[in-house]
Amino acid sequence: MKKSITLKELSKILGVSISTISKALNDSPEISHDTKTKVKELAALHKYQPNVLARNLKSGTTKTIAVVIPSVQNFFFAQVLYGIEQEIAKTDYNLVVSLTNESLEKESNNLNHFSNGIVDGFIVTASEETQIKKEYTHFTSALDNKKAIVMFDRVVKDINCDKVLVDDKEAVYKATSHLIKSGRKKIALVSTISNLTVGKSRIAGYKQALNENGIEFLESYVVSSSEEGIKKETDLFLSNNQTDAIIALDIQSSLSGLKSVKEKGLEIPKDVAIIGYSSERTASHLTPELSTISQNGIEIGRKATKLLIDRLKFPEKPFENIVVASKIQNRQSS
Amino acid sequence: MKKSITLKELSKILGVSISTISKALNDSPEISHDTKTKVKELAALHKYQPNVLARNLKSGTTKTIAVVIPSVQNFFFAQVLYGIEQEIAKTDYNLVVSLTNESLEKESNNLNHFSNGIVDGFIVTASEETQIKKEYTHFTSALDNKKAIVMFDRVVKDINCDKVLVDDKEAVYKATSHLIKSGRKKIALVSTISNLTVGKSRIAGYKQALNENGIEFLESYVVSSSEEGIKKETDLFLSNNQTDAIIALDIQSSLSGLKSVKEKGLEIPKDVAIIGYSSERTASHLTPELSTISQNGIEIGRKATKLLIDRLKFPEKPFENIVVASKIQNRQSS
DNA sequence: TTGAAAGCGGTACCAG
DNA sequence: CTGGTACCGCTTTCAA
Repeated sequence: MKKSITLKELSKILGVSISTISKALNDSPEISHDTKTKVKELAALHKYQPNVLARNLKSGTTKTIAVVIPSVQNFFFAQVLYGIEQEIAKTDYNLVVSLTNESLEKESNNLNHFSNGIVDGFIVTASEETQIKKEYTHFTSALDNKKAIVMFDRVVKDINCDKVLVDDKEAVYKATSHLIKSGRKKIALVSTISNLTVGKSRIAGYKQALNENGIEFLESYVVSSSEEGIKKETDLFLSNNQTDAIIALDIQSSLSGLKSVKEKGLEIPKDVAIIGYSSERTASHLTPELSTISQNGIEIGRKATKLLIDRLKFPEKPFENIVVASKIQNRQSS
Repeated sequence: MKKSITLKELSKILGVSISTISKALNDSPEISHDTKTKVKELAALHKYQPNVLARNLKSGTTKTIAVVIPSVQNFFFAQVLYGIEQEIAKTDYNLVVSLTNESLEKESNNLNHFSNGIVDGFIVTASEETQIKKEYTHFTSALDNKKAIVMFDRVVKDINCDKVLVDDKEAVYKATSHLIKSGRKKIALVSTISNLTVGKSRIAGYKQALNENGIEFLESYVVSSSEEGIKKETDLFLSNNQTDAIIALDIQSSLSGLKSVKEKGLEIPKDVAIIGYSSERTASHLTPELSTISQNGIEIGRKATKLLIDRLKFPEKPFENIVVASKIQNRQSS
């Protein structure tokens, strides 16, 4: 057996024209029942499969959408992806996933490549480098190319497209307020994502909560570092400062924060309470179980997909901004 | 601005033929330096991007490969994917990822869809359902379609293709032997993946180690359940049996095993030692830190990619089976 | 050095 | 009901 059979070859075998074959396979009413069955039988026999490229080239539409995200090691993105799949499964769209590893270049290459015929639209969250360098031309040129884009989480404000946002500021505001209400006064914030807009929003929520409760905001209580450096920084912070609670803005900070506090011989949550970000599974297997700010990744993925499919149907409808609320999941650490 | 400009439109603007434009952009020696620069300038001005579909349709090759895996929530697959990306980045191939959620139907659909023009080859690990139902026609028909396939981890023995395997039996054999050497005698095995070939291989390694050390294999010391049920089963097992060590064959079993033992009031590793499977990061943040059997996912991804790229270059070369060794990572739990 | 034309594998219009 | 033909966008051979 060789490379998948074509209409032309089928037509030669049956001695009818290519168009007849095509129509028969597509159940066109123009074709007699007789030839239809003959054609279909032959096609089945030879396991005919239409060439997707040819069809898409002709139709100008691909019925596939691309998800472009920095990584799947990040449980939040993995969750979102899961939501996207669920929603896509209900449609006749195909899905491809592409990872950027937080690299602007890869993100840009991916969008450009996929824009030129491969997909109809994108679900995207910007890479870290993209946000830092504020380089967004790959987004605009995909848009210029008449591709639909839905951004989620790490969205770019200036880009005109549908967006699904996380209530980052609000969520951390709630978490911080919660800690204050339960009597905590010296609340530290630990983060490896201060570069990202979402990181900044979260810090803003922290500040607002302190502010509204008459607690002074201290720059020194914000511990900010890279994923590699955060453990050391946190250790250092704990050596030099008194603290009775920690808000950790990402999974690395959460894990290393928990560890630092334990190593210091402090009791959680008696001496120090912790609220962080992590997957359900990880959170509930830590000792003590970690209280978390839980973003509804699946819901975000679903909403984003619906938005995109809808946009593809109605290209001219007004852009939407949807905010999906997070919620505080209290476990043992707070 | 509208849909990306085409050669035809450029040719109209410059008043030269389409072929001239095409050749100029591809730096054909047939074209004069003069027109080349003129054409290139115009193309740059209009941000010309060749249509990938048209090009691929014409050339019959797509320079893209698909990774088809059950999930990315599974850290091992995520690792492999990372290795694949690293290796692909060195080439001029594009990558798309597609997830099956352990569903045979999705796996089959993906392979069929991608086979018809979208990609040149696949890197695949079979879904759980595929292994259970032993339904492999989607693999063979992709192969018939002249697509290259490299399988890893959950490979199908009967399919003729390159394979990258994990030394599952060997690894668990080593882990079990290690426990026996350190004085453990009543070693339980916990697993949620007994359905999978890899699960069976791992159990075989466990048996062999017991056997070689004159320890009787007891069916009742194999705790096997679904992801949801495993915690309860383990609790039950611990209530009814004496054990001084646990081998857990997957991350769920590892986490719930650790938890069950702790909840029982037993000390780890004094009373019960545990060796399991988990990501480095999770393992080192658990209390106590989990000793693991560490599969070199990145290496596996890289090897698989090299194999595939090579196969695409030399379609007729003999198939290879590569085995990548795991290693025991001793932490606090053993 | 440039251009016309065929063809990749389909779809769809129009004629018969 | 069936077939011829143009076309989607690009590459490549052959002629000019």
